[in-house]
Amino acid sequence: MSNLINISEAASLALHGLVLIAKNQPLRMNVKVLAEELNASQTHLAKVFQNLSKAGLVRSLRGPSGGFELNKSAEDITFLEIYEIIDSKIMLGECPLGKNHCVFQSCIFDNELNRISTDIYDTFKKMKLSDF
Amino acid sequence: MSNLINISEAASLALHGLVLIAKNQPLRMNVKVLAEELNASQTHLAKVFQNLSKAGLVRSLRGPSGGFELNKSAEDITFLEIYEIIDSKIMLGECPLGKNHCVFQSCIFDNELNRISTDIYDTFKKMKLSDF
DNA sequence: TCTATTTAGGTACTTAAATTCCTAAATAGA
DNA sequence: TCTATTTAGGAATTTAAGTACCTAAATAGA
Repeated sequence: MSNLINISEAASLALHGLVLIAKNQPLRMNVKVLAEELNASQTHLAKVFQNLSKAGLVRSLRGPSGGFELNKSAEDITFLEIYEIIDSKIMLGECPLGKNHCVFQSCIFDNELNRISTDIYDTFKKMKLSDF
Repeated sequence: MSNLINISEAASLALHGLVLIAKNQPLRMNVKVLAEELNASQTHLAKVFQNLSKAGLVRSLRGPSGGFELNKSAEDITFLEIYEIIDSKIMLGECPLGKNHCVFQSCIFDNELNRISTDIYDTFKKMKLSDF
């Protein structure tokens, strides 16, 4: 793997799927169609959207002609929000390696990792569904 | 997990261990002592240093009073080199999610991820063992 | 009302990466 | 030469993510 930035397949699916849904508004889209368009695993995508739905980002409707639609305006959905729902909440300012105790008094990374983490956070926050 | 930047425990152990060794020059240090000072898993650290040794970054000596020592000057060892030995070679310019094909013509991340990846790469490259 | 469709949710399986375990090989020192 | 120490290397285990499977619940449309 050569991913310097930690974004799971699931979070990527969420973003890409939501972009399609945003573009397709005001019509709903179901998992089958989304998976086909994204050339992705249908079951995985279904699980991801189940979580987005539980978190209130999308509304779901079952049955024929059912599917998912945005539950808020595309301008109000940032990738940060998506990321935190699917992957995990971002904690800035802590050790970027997740260590509580460190043998070195001053971080040997000299806050460079925190600088970059903040950059990533800000970038994720700026990325809105409506930009795509 | 809340690590935005993908640095494995192994790569972190490698960096922290090498810093200790650099500071302790010209004396060797063995895995047992290193693990104690870093408060880390001895077996894992051993495996990591086995790989650093195979890659030529450190020299090893077995037996009593054995251990590891740097195989090149601390100024010439960057965290980038350590990272690429332990985690993986960094490929810039490719899809930061590792996708070969994308349904969107232009990356929906609008090269922001590539910008950050390049920043990380440059930062890793600037970090030398002698800085610590 | 019945049926086909679609999401919900729990469980199980698969895979790759990370980590640990175990035995062999080397070597310093007694 | 013998023993204790230390790294080497392969195998095994653990863990987490991704994926699949199955049944239930909802609902639109016939």
